[in-house]
Amino acid sequence: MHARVPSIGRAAIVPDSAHRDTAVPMIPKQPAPDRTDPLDDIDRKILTILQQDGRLSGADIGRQVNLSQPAVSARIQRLERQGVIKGYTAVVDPTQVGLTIHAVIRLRTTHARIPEALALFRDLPELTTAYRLTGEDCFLLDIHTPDTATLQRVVDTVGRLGPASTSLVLDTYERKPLPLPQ
Amino acid sequence: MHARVPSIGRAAIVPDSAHRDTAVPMIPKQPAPDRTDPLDDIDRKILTILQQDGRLSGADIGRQVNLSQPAVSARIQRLERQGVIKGYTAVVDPTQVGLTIHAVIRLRTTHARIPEALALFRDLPELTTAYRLTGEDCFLLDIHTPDTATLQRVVDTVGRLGPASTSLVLDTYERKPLPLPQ
DNA sequence: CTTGAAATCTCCGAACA
DNA sequence: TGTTCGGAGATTTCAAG
Repeated sequence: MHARVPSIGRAAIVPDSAHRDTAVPMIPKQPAPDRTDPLDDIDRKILTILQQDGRLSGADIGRQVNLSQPAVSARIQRLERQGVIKGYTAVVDPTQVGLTIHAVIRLRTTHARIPEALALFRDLPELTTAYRLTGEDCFLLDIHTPDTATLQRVVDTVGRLGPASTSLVLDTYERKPLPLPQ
Repeated sequence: MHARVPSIGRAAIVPDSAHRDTAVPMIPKQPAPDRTDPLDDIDRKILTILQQDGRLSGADIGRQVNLSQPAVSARIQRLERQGVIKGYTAVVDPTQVGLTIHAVIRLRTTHARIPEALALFRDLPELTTAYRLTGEDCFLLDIHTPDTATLQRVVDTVGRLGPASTSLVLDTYERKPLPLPQ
């Protein structure tokens, strides 16, 4: 009936800041109330393994971390509940689905136009990731299009927000697992 | 014994160009031998669904695309075999694992030092993605560190390759599924 | 956390439209 | 290509220890 593992949905185009509380007390809280338990070595191993293959079973992971399957499953559920694992995704090769053009756009806009920019991003399917950066009110946009004509349309659209400079991505080098500290 | 779904491994820090043939005939091939069958609407739906939840079962997906489980499984296997689906991964929240600093570095180096740069990238765990860009021999680097001290070390290391400018990522807006064309 | 059993769930293959 | 129907196997869940 339902998936083997409960889905962890994530809305598209939602700023991380929306997940944080807006009202913050001015008095410092002494022990810094980390709302998530600290991860131990086994948690980090599990996360590394799941980043490399998001469909491994608890038993398979258990063999790699010397833990029983129920123990692993319990940890994974806890990591999902805490939001450490935000979800699972299939990694699709853009070039294989007709998205031959990969580009990044650096956008320089004013503070006042940021809400307008976010609204515009929402209606740009070709935009897969937008970074809000320090320095000169800048956005960095990740764009995938099937052809240069579509890219041109995107560039023109984004350019209305301010000065934008576009670069094509010639090659991509990726490292799967994050460098989990401690 | 083994995973329900065969893992599709992907080595860390491997350029996409390494997957392409190096020897290319100079004579044009007339029909443009796309080595992968064109995707139909159902394939695209399946890919979109699997990008949103990489652990859904064939039966679950079948309900969404009005197809039987064996038909869906066969399509997914074909997509994996063709390399359209490169793998599956758990999405981990960097801030939740102690990676509080997210930065991008624009690196300007010379053509001759590109191999050196790639070798250096290989030994930088904090570097999760490197884009080779058009214009001024540029790389765009995605960096995650637990603190500013580590970021400084990364910036200094990368800076040896050429002029580098670093920006902090203040917020991230992401759209999960790629905009599959056609 | 571990073990062990039960209950699902998942994929696979055969027969067929 | 597709569907339906079983069966074999794997996975999670839940019980105790």
